[in-house]
Amino acid sequence: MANDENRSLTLRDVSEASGVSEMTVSRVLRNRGDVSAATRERVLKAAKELGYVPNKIAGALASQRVNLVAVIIPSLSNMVFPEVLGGISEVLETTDLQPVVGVTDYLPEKEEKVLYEMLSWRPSGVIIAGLEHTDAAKAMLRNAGIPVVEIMDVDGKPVDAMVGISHRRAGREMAKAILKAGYTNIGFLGTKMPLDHRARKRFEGFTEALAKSGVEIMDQEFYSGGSALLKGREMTQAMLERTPELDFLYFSNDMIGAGGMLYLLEQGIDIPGQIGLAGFNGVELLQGLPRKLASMDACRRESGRHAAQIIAARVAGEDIESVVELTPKIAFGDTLKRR
Amino acid sequence: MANDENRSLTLRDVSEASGVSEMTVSRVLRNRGDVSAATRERVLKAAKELGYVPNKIAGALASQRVNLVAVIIPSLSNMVFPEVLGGISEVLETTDLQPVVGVTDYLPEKEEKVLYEMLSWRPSGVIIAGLEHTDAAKAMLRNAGIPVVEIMDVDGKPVDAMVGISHRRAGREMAKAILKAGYTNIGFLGTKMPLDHRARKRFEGFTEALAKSGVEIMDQEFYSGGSALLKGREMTQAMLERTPELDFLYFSNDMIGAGGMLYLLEQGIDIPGQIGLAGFNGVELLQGLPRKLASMDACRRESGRHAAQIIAARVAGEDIESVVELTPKIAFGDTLKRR
DNA sequence: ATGAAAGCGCTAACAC
DNA sequence: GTGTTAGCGCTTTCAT
Repeated sequence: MANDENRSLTLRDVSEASGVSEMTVSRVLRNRGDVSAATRERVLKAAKELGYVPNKIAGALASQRVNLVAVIIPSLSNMVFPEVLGGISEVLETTDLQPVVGVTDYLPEKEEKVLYEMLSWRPSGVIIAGLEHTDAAKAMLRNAGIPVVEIMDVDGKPVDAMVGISHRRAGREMAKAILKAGYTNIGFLGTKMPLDHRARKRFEGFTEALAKSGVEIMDQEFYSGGSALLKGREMTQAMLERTPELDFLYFSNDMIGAGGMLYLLEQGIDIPGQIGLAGFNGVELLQGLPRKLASMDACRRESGRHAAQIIAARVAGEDIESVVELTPKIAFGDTLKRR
Repeated sequence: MANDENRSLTLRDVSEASGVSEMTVSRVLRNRGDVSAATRERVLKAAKELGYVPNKIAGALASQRVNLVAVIIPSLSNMVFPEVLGGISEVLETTDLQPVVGVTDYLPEKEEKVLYEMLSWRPSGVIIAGLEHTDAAKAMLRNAGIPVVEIMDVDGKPVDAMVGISHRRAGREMAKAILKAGYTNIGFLGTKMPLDHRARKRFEGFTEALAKSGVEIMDQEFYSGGSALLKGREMTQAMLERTPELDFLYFSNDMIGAGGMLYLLEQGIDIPGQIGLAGFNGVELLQGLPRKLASMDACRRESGRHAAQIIAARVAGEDIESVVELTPKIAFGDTLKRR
């Protein structure tokens, strides 16, 4: 193990140590072209002894190829996104592509910046959450000359490919199921995130479908920050004190829904008889709660897988469907009457 | 907006479009050296109109500088790691360094591979979870010639710098608090992860401290996979049926602890009178549960921040303390008698 | 099966 | 303040 100077080892070092030309060393290290077993051994041995780590920067510049896929998501703490990432990794691991994650915190300008930074490394593809981006970001995506998959939403026009569910439709379906179950005094509890377009679209779809049946949301409340479970609990209490006639609560995510459920159970309220509940996402995490919250899977892992497949196929020059709408089904659980 | 060919724009394109030399364009784009306001404008205008995105690959090769920090963690779904990442980002955002995340799934060979891949991009520093790595990985870290911070554990010898808590000590402290509260029939419920060295060390510290007082764990059980909340519930039930005389359950993480707590509450068991409970991590998520679970903060965000500070300082050529032990305090919550 | 030369797109270092 | 030159460490291409 060498490298005592503060300089990285180069192909040349391996070349000298093994007495083989740089070019052949390069071939061995990349498994390309024919190299005799003998020289191959010598090279490998030298590389290992020296502790040589190839310089991908130089390699990428010379070959004009980078096996990186930029994955741009709003947040890591949301639980939803690590699952998407899981799906992406699962597929990319079968190729020589690697995901690189960038986080935007739901801020359009930060998204633009992160995208710019990532594109400056010339990745082979981009997977980005959502269909809403700044004009500059859209322009960059269009001009990058690489496959781009927008995920987790299909209510809009993609720059290139898109994979996900329709949140408008998800909202509508849930509204229909709630009405069908006979609830009419409906409250909505959500996050105060004007920039979470998917939550917004769900809300719009929800109210729209209610309106079609002549029903209006009776009360609503939005929170930001803090523990979602706790917030759900607090908001539920506040809302029911304010509007006791409510018979259904639709939560914009499962976590606050779970908080609401725990509160109601403590109050001895009959779920789903007296009050029904539903959340969104189908997070596995919450199995193990006293009741199973009605919810709707956002097809997170699946979206990730599809997106990665599209990138992989395109990079390989294959043709592949570029618009994929996934259709989640309602999980009624124990908190929404089934009709 | 140009770039219709399938070739990325280069500095040369901007140079030609603006009538300024490549070198000066480069200076403008990097804000380096003196450039007259006039030419600066012209360059910026041309770059923007063309939609030029610099090629960091070429830039990095030429300048021998890469503003990336490799962050290598076992998992993203564990909730713990996104928080560490948050701390890292928080600090790096004040510098021009950027974190790049690699995930190992708790597999040493995968860690080795991820590390190799990341080092081949010649990052400015490495932040890596844990002190246990393959010999090859340790050699790579040592030879990389860049600052390396091992985080989330200080029970061992670091390659370079380390930041985190002592899990052995955490286990010991919890054992002492439990004994002091008067519990003696203690059960342990954990994850079946031989490769999670931190959990292992906590367990060792725990049993060691008990042993010092002549106490032995009365029952133990380990799980793998599935929803932690649900597993906690199931394991708790199973263990109490098997060993009804238990008066305390120590869970290796808060999530299964919460599951256990929910089960016990449903059974109408008095917590912490009849049975006491404690978990580990202090996850904010769980606020909002009926009782606050006793736990111990792992100083996740703090660890991330410190680690990033060490990297940033070292990259800037500054001197900085390279071993930082954070000392978590026990949060007694509502499930561990305070004495 | 192996090697030599050219160059990827940028920046450091040095002119002017 | 601006331009010129010479690489950075690889891979491509072509020769042998």
